[in-house]
Amino acid sequence: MSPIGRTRPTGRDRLRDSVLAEDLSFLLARANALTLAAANAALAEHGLKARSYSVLALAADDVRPTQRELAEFLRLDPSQVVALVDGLEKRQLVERRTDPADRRANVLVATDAGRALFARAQESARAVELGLLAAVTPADHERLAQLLRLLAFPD
Amino acid sequence: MSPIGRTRPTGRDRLRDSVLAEDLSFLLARANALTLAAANAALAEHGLKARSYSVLALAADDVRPTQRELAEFLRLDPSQVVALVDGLEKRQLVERRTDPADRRANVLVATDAGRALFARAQESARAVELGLLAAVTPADHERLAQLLRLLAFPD
DNA sequence: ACAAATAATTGACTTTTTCAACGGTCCGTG
DNA sequence: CACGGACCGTTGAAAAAGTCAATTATTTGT
Repeated sequence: MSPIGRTRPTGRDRLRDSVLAEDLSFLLARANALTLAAANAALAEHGLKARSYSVLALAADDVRPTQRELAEFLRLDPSQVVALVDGLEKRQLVERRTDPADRRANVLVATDAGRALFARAQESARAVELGLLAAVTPADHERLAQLLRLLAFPD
Repeated sequence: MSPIGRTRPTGRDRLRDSVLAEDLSFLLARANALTLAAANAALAEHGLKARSYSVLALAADDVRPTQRELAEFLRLDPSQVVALVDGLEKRQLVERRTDPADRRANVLVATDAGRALFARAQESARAVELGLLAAVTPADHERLAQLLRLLAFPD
């Protein structure tokens, strides 16, 4: 007797057996979608989204990124960075300083308020991340990060 | 002498030392962005994008997904699935069949043309994926997939 | 048989993405 | 030194993607 029935086989997650479910691009996209949604939900309480959180993180980290560097790092169009920084600057979380070494460029620096907010937001972000990684051992967590780095920064 | 110079230190990828670069959500987002861009570029030759490729893949795989299942699996709003399927159906790559078991639902099935196109597109997709994974051993490739599955399908 | 729930669709609306153009600044070459 | 070409940030417009509520047809449970 064939295992192929006419009825839909208990079908909650039949699709996980499809070839697509083995596709790394798909897994990446889906994992990212879920992660992003969770992160945005958690960051909303601080008036941030994943994007603005990332910008604030880099500003608060004293790497003094230019907007162009931000754009390349976050894979955004430079014009999107403008909007993002506008938002943070309006809230006085961040400052644009024209780079003395290149007066075309703006270097981003977090204000004290920005650092304080970031510290709080980072807690939320960490909590979410731990929640998502509940099924992953710390060792595998690090392993996953390393493998993702290979994809995220192909040199 | 302090190592903090006034000049921007060789700065190609200084940002990789920031805390953000250790954030799994960020790595996921960036890896996904690069992967997605590469996939879209490769699929363009077949008139597909990652989204339509995914839908076609599931249709061609004979899992007979309903549109709702597609929406949940691909993390899309049901209305986006409508548009996606419209596009593929107009090109006769895919057919909507009302599910005899539930006449509200449409089951997606690929046409012969759809299967043929998918076979070709799959080759492109595979090639891209191999390119992106050049720095990853096959064993790590599988490991990465497994870890991503944990994030993509938290049960 | 009826009420509540569900699948697909539509339309309106917001957000995100993508591009081209522009002013200001830097750099290398003549 | 000056000039042309490249580069940074900004603006604005257009296209694409995402969100949401309402509607019809159908199913399910009572």
